Amino acid sequence: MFSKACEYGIKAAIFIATKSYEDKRVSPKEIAEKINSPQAFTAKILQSLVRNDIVSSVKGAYGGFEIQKDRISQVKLAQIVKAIDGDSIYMGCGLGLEKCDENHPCPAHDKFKVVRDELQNMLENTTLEELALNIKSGSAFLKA
Amino acid sequence: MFSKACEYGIKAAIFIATKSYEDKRVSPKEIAEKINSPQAFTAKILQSLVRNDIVSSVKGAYGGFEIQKDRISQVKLAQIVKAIDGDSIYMGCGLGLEKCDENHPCPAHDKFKVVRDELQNMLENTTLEELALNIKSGSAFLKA
DNA sequence: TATAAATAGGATAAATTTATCCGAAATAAA
DNA sequence: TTTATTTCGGATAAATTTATCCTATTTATA
Repeated sequence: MFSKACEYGIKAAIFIATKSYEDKRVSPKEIAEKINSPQAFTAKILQSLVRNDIVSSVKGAYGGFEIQKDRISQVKLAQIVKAIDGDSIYMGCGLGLEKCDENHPCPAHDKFKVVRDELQNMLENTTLEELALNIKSGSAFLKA
Repeated sequence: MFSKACEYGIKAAIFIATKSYEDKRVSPKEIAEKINSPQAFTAKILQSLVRNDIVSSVKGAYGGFEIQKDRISQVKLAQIVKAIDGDSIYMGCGLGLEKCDENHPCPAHDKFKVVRDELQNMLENTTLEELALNIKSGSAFLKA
């Protein structure tokens, strides 16, 4: 569904959010441990989350990654996915046609449309807050 | 969503079906032209469609790829996707957790479940016949 | 100001996916 | 039985994604 990079990015953002509720910054090292991802690769993905204003970073001693508390409920899953994988997963054609719309549909256009719309709707209406609270409450997990 | 290989595989199967209605076999060359895909790569994918009993092939002169007419309405999109990409797209965890179920969910489990179920349902209930008829009728296209 | 602790970012490598090429095997027809 | 045609399948290459490593830069504190 999503690339590995995107999966890591989503999980990292969720973990950073949980820590930000406690006013704690986190390092790529801690993030990678908690979400079970390769550290250096995760650090790269964090950079793109920063560039896309999804999380913020503080350099130097006592620095790390954080999210402003009041932003956690504003960030949508769709923003993270779009920042890393782009929006073709819910905007593009399911069969890869460059041009695929009502006037020139692929043979599965209507079939895919239902699924894509459901996916887009889900991504645009799911906040980082909801996901982070599932972790904080202990009812969900970031790794096996 | 799907790999390139899977997109090519689906489009190839649809094209083969449309020709099979006219009792015509088709070559990888013709298929690749009609679905706008690299020929040799498409040939490889056709082999796996054959191994998975989705289409059949006839070697030698006057050979080619075909689908028995009465099978066209039996083949589900899910079979093609599963043969090429596996079923992790609608069976696996959206965040890539190896273990993710009701008892040990990822933080987006319920959110993804709706989408995945919709996708699985669509794939399992869409037949090659429906898709091929969209091409035959001229109301849909296999390339831009 | 020096030092230690962090993120940023470039270079590179490994793994996977996508794509190409070519010879072997099969088969219909001459 | 020979020939032309066609799929099969292995080897290889190119492109992309995933992953690692190392240095530069930034910053709080001693």
